Amino acid sequence: MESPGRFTDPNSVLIICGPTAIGKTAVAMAVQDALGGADKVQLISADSALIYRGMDIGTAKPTAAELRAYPHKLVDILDPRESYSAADFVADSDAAIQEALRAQKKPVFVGGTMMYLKCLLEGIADLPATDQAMRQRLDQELSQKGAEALHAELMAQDPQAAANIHPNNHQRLLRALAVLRNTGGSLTDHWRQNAGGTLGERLGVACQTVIMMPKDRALLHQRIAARFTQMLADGFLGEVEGLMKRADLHRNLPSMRAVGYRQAWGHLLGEVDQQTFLE
RNA sequence: GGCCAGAUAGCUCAGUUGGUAGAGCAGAGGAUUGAAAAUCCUCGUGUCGACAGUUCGAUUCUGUCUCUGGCCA
Repeated sequence: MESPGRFTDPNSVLIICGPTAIGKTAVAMAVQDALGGADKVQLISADSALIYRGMDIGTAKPTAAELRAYPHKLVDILDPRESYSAADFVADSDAAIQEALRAQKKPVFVGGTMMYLKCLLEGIADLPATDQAMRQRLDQELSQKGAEALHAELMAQDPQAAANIHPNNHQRLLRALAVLRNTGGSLTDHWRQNAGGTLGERLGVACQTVIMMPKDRALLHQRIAARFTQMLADGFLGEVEGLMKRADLHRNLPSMRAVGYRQAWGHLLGEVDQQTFLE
């Protein structure tokens, strides 16, 4: 990396992103040190799994000691039973950036959830949040009428969105229909009328992005495998067992669908044998 | 040494009552506006273990062999 000098503009945000296990956390900690420590830098996590409390081992969350020395915003902010979204991330990030700038700290994002970062930079439309009751009703309709019927309904009212959503993509199909029914307006119209605005437009700050890329993909895969072995040694399965025992958690929650957790859940139920799980 | 079961895609397997084969996973490419490490779409020629026999035709039936697993000595 070049000298940190070029990253010292006080009114701009730094983003460090890249694939799993490439060493983002280490770089973030080095950046905090290089820029003057925790008084000058505010680290902000951009990771959809690190937000959950009690999901530490499988998410490769920085250790408690690391988090004390290098405090991160947006880590351990939700219980696994709760849902989070790209829009929540943008709102929380905007608040964190403003708070950091007021305290004369440089906001530094670290994380691999690219959609979060994309929405942070480019903005996300102002739309109603997911309505769980509506979502359940649509789920029922889906199993009764089938995806083709619902897709036809969407096609009739929001042809542009329908053209972009394959009938098999239930997740996005139901979201588009939910917005339609809750607001009476189409997703497409909302995007046009309530575009969120870019980071610069919202907060008036500039942004620099560091994308970490592996020199050698095979090496990265080795690192991922080594990291997974370490997770098992650290008690990953025990962590998942503890989560499974909680009556208010189930395997279809967004938190439990995170990589590793979903597979571990299946394995612990005996659906997936040892070998398959390890792969 | 004897008996039994296997040998098919990178992996786990299905299948062909004989007409040269297809699923899941992995991999590659693509889409993506409140679940994003998510969700979805597209992509499969592989001496069907080897050699012989039967047959118009064998991956499929028969025989021998090789290897793997199990049981019996």
